[in-house]
Amino acid sequence: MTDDSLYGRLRSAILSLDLAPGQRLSERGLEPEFGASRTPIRAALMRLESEGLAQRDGKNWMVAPLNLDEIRALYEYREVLESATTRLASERASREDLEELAELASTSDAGETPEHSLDAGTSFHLELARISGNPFLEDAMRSVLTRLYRTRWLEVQSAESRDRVHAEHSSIASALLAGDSASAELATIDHLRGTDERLRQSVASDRLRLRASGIAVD
Amino acid sequence: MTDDSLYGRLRSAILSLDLAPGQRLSERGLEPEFGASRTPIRAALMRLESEGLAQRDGKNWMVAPLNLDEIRALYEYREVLESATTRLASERASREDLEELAELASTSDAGETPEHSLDAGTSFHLELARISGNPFLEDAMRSVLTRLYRTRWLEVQSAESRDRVHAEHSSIASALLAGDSASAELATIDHLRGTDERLRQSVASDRLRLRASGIAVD
DNA sequence: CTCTCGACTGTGGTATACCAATATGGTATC
DNA sequence: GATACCATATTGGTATACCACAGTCGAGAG
Repeated sequence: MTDDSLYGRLRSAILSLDLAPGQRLSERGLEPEFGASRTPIRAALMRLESEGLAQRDGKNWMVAPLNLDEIRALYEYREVLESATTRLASERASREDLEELAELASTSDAGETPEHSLDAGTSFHLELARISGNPFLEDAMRSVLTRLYRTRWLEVQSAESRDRVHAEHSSIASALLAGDSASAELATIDHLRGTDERLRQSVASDRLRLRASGIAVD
Repeated sequence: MTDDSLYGRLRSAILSLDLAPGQRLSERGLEPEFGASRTPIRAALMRLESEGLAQRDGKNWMVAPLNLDEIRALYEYREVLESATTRLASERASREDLEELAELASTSDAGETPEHSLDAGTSFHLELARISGNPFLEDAMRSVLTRLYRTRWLEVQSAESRDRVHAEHSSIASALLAGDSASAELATIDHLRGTDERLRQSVASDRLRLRASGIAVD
């Protein structure tokens, strides 16, 4: 799962908040920290930029900041993608696909750590996208989940939220297993709207504490 | 409109088929042709890879080939994006936005060249995405239009196709101006399905001729 | 004539030197 | 003391040298 390439290590550092949102990055400054020279560092930064994890501020690099407007737009976008994904998955998925999806839904056990819950949720939504049969939907979902990763981490801090996510994933998987496309689509939309709401409340309420940790939220 | 950066020139060369789909590219081989050294060439190739215009074949670079399965998946993906885009645009667009959109629709005049028709169509769909108010939908539409550019070029060769595209764009704009969201969404879906069908017929019927020109279609 | 093996050419990957532009900080002047 | 200006350090952008690897072509052995 862990990617020990320079790109993977930089990505992990950003997603784990080791590199704070909004933090300025210099290519030469990253050389000693990651033990690589500017050429591969630049390549990794360019790739991270295309994924929305790094940005340019003029000519300088920075870790992509957290932005409430962007989160809202991402959830709207995700609802477009994922409702269609659920519908297509219902039309196309094999029995085995759906059983694996149900297993992934049950794996996101509430007793686990926030990290496990987050990764399990990521796997669930990516598998759902995969069985939709459209690789562009899958790529778009992967991109959205990546962009939302750092904020989703906030939401999944409370055991109550993890329980709710778990139950909602199970509802989606059950509806798909029952062949009820409409219910599955509605369950997906409910899940996203609930998650969005809980998440943005977390961000808003934690904003001051976050800022105290050096994490700016626009 | 033209981008004289190295990236822009490489992109144009691919989209205009000066660099044939499937053609192998070597970083050093591009140096004399584009008058730049490997470093910026590599950067441009990596960016084009993230946009789906260049690919890697093992360690080697190649111009992204044309692939009928991919075209089908792209149109399915695009229908997901653009039906939602139309709905959101109908909810949010100002009167000025919609009038500009209608103007763009009428600009795609049937008497123009294929290139003009294609660029006008691109502008229409990008403007529609812009007034949806969601930057991620807009970026995704831009990406889809870029990936489909070379194949759309085939479809727009006949004046008859250009007429039809023009009429369909006008229908969408009219429905939006009338505030009829449902009709606009249906007109968008009709437009895409018709375009998809005409396009894939063009590709299929031209496949042999294309191959004779060195353009492989999988 | 065929097959195998080796030298060679070309590939991308990386490190690094150099350049121009810009931000910075200290100093001198008002 | 404030401000303007200049030296300097740091930045990203680019060109290039070197490396390891792979694919190819040719020569030599069977």
